[in-house]
Amino acid sequence: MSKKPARIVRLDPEAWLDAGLDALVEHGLDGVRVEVLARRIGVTKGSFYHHFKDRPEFLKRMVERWRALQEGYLRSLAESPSARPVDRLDAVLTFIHHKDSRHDIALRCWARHDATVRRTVSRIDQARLDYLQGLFEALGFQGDQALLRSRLVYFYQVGEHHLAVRDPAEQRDRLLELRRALLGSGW
Amino acid sequence: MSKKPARIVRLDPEAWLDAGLDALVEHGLDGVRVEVLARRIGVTKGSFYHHFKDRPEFLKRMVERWRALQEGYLRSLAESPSARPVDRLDAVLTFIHHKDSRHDIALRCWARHDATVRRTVSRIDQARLDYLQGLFEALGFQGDQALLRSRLVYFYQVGEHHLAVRDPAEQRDRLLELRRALLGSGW
DNA sequence: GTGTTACCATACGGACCGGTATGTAACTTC
DNA sequence: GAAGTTACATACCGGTCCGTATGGTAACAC
Repeated sequence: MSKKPARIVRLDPEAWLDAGLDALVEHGLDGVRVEVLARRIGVTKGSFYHHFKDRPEFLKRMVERWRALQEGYLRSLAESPSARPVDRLDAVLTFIHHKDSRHDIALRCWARHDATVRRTVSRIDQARLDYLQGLFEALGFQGDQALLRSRLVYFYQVGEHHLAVRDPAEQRDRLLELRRALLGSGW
Repeated sequence: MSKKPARIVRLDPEAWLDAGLDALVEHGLDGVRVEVLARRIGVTKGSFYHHFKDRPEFLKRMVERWRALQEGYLRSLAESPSARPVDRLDAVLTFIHHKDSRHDIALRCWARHDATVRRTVSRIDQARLDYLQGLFEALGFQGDQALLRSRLVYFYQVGEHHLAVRDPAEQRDRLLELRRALLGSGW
């Protein structure tokens, strides 16, 4: 009698963090609740409080996990072998064109009401913008011209995702080409 | 004894709705709680449930209030007396350059987790984009060219606010001029 | 097999919140 | 000035959630 379920899977903290990030994407910070996540994973709170001190620490580590991922992406782009600036810009455009930004958006919305999250997201945003601006400067644009173009590229992507634009694939590719032509040309 | 506070102000539903929108901006949907708003205003829940059926109805009316405001802005722009397309575009750029977008952003984040809010925000976004695209078409740009330029204008504004960009005033004005030149010119 | 550790379940207290029921003060209307 | 209405207060219930305390079990060490 009294059959204990005899847990099969043993969780590590990363499983909790990933579940937390997914819940953040789907339901916002309001969905990142200890007991809710536990039900979602199929365990109880006991597991959570074994792996984490409390909810604030868990949230901190969620942000940290996202930050580490994004810095990795950026590094891998910066270390891309192509030397010609025009090819590097092309690689960036293609990358962010296909990047999964669900976490970015969720974090940005969260950042609006949490100062530490805001600092982290701002640093990532700034790093991306700086990299883009550097590319445009390498292409010959100076000062405000490079700054403006980097923002037009980045903000277009941000807007596309925040507004959940759903273009047909061909149109999306066409618009990317037009952007490339408009922003890459002198005038 | 037993001095009742003798309420001085009598509230109307709009006072509640405005408090709700402010709380939404400051703390997100999580801050739009009946008892929290009541404390904020200085009354109790009794007042809330006198003016509104329940929380869902209140949230609906918040969205409706925002939508009515935005449609009003858009109409007043569309009815602007200036006939020359270039002046109309100029008026739009100046308007959104100075527009207070705190509610826009808060609604857009909320929309990510609520289908009806999402529909409303999408309709407003689309109406604005359509208007911008019409202006660029009146300036001579056709099809994708007009579409792209309308998005570059709108998404720049969206990005600027979602990323909480804080440029010095002169730089912000310079960048606006550069955008005008880049997007308004043929190429 | 006995001790140890890692992982999780269960039970409980306290807090907060949505919604309802009911009371009450102030103002209108006649 | 009595009756009705408007606007809000108060008290309470049920539910959810965080955090803690404690106990249980499987896996590995030795």
